[in-house]
Amino acid sequence: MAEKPLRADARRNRARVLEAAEAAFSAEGMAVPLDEIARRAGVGAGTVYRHFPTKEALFEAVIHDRFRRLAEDAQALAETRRPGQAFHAFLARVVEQAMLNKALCDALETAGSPVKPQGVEGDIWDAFGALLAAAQRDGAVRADIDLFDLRAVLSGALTMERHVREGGRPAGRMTEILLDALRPRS
Amino acid sequence: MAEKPLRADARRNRARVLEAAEAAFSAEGMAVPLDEIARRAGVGAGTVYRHFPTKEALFEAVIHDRFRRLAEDAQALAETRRPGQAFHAFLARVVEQAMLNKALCDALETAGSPVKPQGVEGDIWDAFGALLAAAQRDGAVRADIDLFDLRAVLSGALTMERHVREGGRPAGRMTEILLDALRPRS
DNA sequence: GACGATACGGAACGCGCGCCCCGGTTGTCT
DNA sequence: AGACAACCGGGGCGCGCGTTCCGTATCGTC
Repeated sequence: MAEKPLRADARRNRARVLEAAEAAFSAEGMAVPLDEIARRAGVGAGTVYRHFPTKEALFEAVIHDRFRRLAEDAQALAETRRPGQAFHAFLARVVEQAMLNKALCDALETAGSPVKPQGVEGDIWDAFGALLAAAQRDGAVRADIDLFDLRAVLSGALTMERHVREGGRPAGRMTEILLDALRPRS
Repeated sequence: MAEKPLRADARRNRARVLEAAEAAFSAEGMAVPLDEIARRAGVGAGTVYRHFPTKEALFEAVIHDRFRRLAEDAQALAETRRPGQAFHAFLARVVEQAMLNKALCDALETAGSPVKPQGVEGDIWDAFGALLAAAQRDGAVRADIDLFDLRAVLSGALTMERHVREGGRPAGRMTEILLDALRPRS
């Protein structure tokens, strides 16, 4: 359990790898070759694998932070806005962030097929679920959807926004339309 | 321009390849290896390439038919139902078909990034566009979306349905929700 | 039946990528 | 400074897949 102290160069390289990985994953998502990350970090591929057992592990290490920050955002919104607005704003924010960060996009879309509800991966969904429940209790969101549906909706929103942006259309419209759809039917 | 008549075995093999490709693409989409198609057709990989210059060309040959049939369906719906219903039914039908056919799914989702508006690929979108325009004229669909948006919406619907079905949820709910969102705002 | 054209099959190639290995280097501790 | 462990780099392996090549089999024709 005790973290053995790393040698100075090892610690420096680890940081460089994380930094390069963040930039690379952010720009190209999981699709970026690991060698490319190593190159950008000024490091050999072997070095990357000494610090992270797998490409996926590196990816998770990078995404961990984003997820945590998003969960904090959700918390903040829940405390400062009315339930419907908080839910609305958070979904829009997640989509917006994902458009700027392919890593986030990939992480959100593959999230939870084989459900891994632990750690930060779980936190963001817990937070999102809390916002959803509150909005539903407030009558701002239709009652017949649950967190599972919400994941599908989020993936759908990402898909739609991606398509729309490739055509140079104004951003956020599709997300607004989808959010419209989540209101209780009149 | 004149089609040179194929040898008998060549014609037979071509048919077998198309048949196997239809089954394989339908089940696994573009992800199926070409060798697998050749194997299922009882044919060597070289034979496939003699009839189709590229895996993608084979894929298009297979999808051609589905697209044509869907375009016909659109036409039929346009003639037998009121505009709003026709539009609604067609979108639902396309999603439903795509859930049964990964090839259709792949074809619809990659459709039109580098727009290739010719042939059957174009026909289906023309037909869909006509349904959309009619529904909008009738006040059944909000006026501020166009064919380009519609493609995004369709991709989104496919994404959502896929997610939802992986969780064993009832089919079509997400599509209904999305269609709800396309109604004129009250 | 024989012969040229045509088509066949599947081994082989090129490529990209995740991951591992090992000879050399660098940091740390005495 | 010397010695030992820790760490580094990048070449190489294995794999999957799209595509090509060529020796061989089959078809159509006279």
